Amino acid sequence: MHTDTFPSNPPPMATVDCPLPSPADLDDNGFPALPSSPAACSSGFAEDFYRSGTDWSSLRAPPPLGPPRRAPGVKERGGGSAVQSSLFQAWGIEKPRRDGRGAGDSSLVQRSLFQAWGIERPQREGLGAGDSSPSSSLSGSLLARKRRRGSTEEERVAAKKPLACPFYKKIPGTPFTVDAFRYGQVEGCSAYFLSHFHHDHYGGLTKKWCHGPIYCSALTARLVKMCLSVNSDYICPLELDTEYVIEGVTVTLLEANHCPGAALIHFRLSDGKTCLHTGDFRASKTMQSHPLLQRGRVNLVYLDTTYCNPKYKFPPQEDVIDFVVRTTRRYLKKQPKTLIVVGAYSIGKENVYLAISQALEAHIYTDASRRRILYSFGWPDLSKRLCSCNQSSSLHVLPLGSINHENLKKYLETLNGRFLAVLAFRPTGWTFSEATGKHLDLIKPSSNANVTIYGVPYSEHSSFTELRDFVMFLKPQKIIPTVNVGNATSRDKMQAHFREWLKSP
DNA sequence: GCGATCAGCT
DNA sequence: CACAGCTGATCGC
Repeated sequence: MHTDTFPSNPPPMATVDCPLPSPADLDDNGFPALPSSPAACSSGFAEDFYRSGTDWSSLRAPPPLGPPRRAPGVKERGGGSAVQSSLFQAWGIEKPRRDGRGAGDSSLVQRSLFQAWGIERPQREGLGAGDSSPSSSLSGSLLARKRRRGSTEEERVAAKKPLACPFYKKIPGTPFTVDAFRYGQVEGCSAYFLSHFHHDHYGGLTKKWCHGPIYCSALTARLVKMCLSVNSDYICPLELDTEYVIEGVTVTLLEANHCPGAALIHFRLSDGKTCLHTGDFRASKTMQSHPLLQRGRVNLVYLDTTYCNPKYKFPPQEDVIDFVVRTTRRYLKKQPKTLIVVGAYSIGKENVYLAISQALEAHIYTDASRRRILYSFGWPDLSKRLCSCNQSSSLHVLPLGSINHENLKKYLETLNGRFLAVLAFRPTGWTFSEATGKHLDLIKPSSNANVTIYGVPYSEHSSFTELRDFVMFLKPQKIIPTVNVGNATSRDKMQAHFREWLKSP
C-alpha cells in the first residue's frame, strides 16, 4: 500500500503541533532534567536518573479503584472501556495483511533480573552497564546517592523493597505503565500494559499478580494465562487496530513485527496529545501506511533502540529465510539423511522453521511445552505442521542454548541412526558483520565432523537504517529511547542520531 | 519440596 | 558486542 493515499483521509488525531505533555520535565535529550547534575559526568548521575523513575513523569491520579479488585473488562459498559470499530474499516482502508508468525518457549516462568544496584538489566531494560556492577564502583557515587536519596541499594535489598519503575515505562498524563511488572504496585498506575510475551518485558508477572489490570494483545493474553497462570480477571485482551477508551485515554494496539502477539501501543489523551510506545519492534514500510503513524501525528515516541547504532546492519528477514532454505536444500542434496535444526528460545523466529517446513514439505518436531505454545497461537499453517515424533521429522526446533557441537552430536546419537548429519541454524539478531550485512553468502558455518552450525542474522528488531527511516517518516517531536540508555556514551550517540533525523527539511 | 531470587553464562 | 533468555545455587517458607 502506498503511503500517499492517506493524506486525503480524515486525520485520526487531533492537531499535530500541540505541545508535549510536560516538556519542562525533559531535558534536551529527552531525559528528566536533574537540576544539579552535569549530565554524563558523574557516575552517580546515571544511577540516580534511572533508578528514580518516579521523580519524573508522575502518573496521573487514577480514579478510585472499586472494592472488588477486578480488572475492568474491555467490553464492560460504563466501565470506562469501550470497543470502537477497526480503524481500517472505519476509513475504508484495506488492512495490511501480516504474514504468519509464531514461536515457542520451553520454560517460560523463570525470571532473572539484573538487580545489582537495584537496576535492571543494563542493555535491554536500559540501565547503565558501567554502573551495574556492585564491585565496580562502590565509592563516591554510592555516597552521593545516599546523600540525595536517603537510602542505599543495600538498604533497599535488605528491606525487600522492589525496584523503582523507570521513567520510560510510564506514560505521562495517564495512569499507565508499559512492561512494568517487576516493581510491585507502581504508584499512580491503574492499568499495566504488556507489549509482548518476552521475559524481559513480562518479568515480575506471576500467578500472584494483583496490582491491576493487564492490557495486551489477545495472543499475548493467552500466553500470560497459559504460561504464567495469571488470574484471568486481571487480563484484558485488546484486538489490534481497534480503538479502546481506557480511563479516558484512547488506546490502540498495532502490529509490531517483532514476535507473535507483539504490539506497538498508541495512546491518545483527551487533550489530543499522542504517544507511541514501540515495545520491541522491527520497523517496516508497511507501518508507514498505518493511519495512526502518519507524519507528525505522534508527539512522543518511546523507541526500541536495541540496534540504534550504524554498525548494526542486517538483511530483510525474507532474504535470510531464503538463504536458510537454499542452504538446507544444498545440504540435503549432498546428504539426504541430514537432520535440520533451528534454534529458538522463546516465541519469535517461527517463520524461519515454517519456511523450511514448507520448502521441504517436512513436519516440525519440537518438545511438548513448545508445541503447546505454538498451538495456542491458533495459526493453522503452523499447527498443521507440528508433530510429536522426533524420528519421523527431519526438522527439529530446539532451545537456542542447546545449539552447539557437543549437544548436537549427542542429540544425533539419540535418534538411533535415523540421521547421519546435522545442519543447525542459530537465528540470533546480533549475528552480523559488515560483510554478512550485505552478502549472506559470505556467512561461514562452524563445522565439526558431521555437525554444521550456521549463525544467521535474522533479526526481530529494527536495523539502524530501518529505525532511521521510521523516525524520519514519523517526525515525532520527542524520542525517548528504551534500550541501551544506561551508558552515557551510547545515550549521547543515540540522541545525536535523533537530532539529525528530526532536523527540519 | 516449592517457589522466588541471584550469579554466571551464552 | 548483546538477543532473550537458561542453568544451577541459595534462601525463605
